[in-house]
Amino acid sequence: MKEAPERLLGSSFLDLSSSFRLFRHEIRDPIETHWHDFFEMAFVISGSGWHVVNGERFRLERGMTFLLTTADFHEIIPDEHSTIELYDFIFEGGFVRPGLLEEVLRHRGWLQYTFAGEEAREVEQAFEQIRKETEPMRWGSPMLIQGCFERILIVMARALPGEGLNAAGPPRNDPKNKLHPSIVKAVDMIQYHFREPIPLSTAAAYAGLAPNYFSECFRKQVGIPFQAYVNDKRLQFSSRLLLSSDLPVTEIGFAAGFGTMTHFERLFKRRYGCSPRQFRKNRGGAPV
DNA sequence: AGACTAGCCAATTATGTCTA
DNA sequence: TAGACATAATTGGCTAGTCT
Repeated sequence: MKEAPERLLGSSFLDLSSSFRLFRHEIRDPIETHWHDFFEMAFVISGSGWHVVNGERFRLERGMTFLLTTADFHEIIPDEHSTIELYDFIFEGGFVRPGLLEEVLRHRGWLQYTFAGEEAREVEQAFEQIRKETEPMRWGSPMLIQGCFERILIVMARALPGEGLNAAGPPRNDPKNKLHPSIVKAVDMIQYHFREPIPLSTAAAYAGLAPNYFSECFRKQVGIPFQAYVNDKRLQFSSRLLLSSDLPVTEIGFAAGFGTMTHFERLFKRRYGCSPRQFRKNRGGAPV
């Protein structure tokens, strides 16, 4: 049986003592498509290039700030002769106060915004303050850093056009508004952890319901059974990765959270009507 | 070598009923 | 609303073999 591919795990980048870490990177060569088991926010200080997130290509320049979840994959390509300098803040979901990430990310899986002028300077200063607090860490540093980071998060969420983040709460059209709060908690958890094994019992405990009752509520409110929902997330992730990378099918299957290739291919064929390789060959279209 | 298929079987999950 | 239980359906792991 094949081994699961190596991924960027939080355990290898985060200290045992803290749930966050700040890097200041200088990127001269392309960083190939990759994904993480932690959240990541980056702020571009200088340089230019391209940022490819989940297959979508964006111009990367000073002020560009992005927040990625464990469900996203990305690639950074500096322009020729350009060095991209950026602050890279990685953290575990529990680092910020409960509900904040879910609220900020509610409208789409990840966020991106380019700050300009004075705003960009303010965000850069906030990252600079975080850097000062980490070198060295002192008493109270984690709390100050958390505050600093949450401020950046909120400023960024407010700056996004038409996202509807305001004191009145989430927008009316959000399908999750119709769901029971317990089910919303489980849906949020699945959103960021579908690449890991999630037994029904774990999701039910997360939602605070008995497993059989949770199963019933989930299916009634979401419209499809729990396992079908998790598999759907995994298939979406794998199909995007198939079309936007050259990674082997095997690696993509494991990366999406499937335990075996057999199972991945079986579900994939059922959903898309062709094998993963055919899907890639046909660029997502119907097989010929 | 990597991708894919098929069959078998155990584990997990969905579902329904009863009860508190 | 939720626990206990029984049963049916589905999922997922394993193996072996073929195809590209």
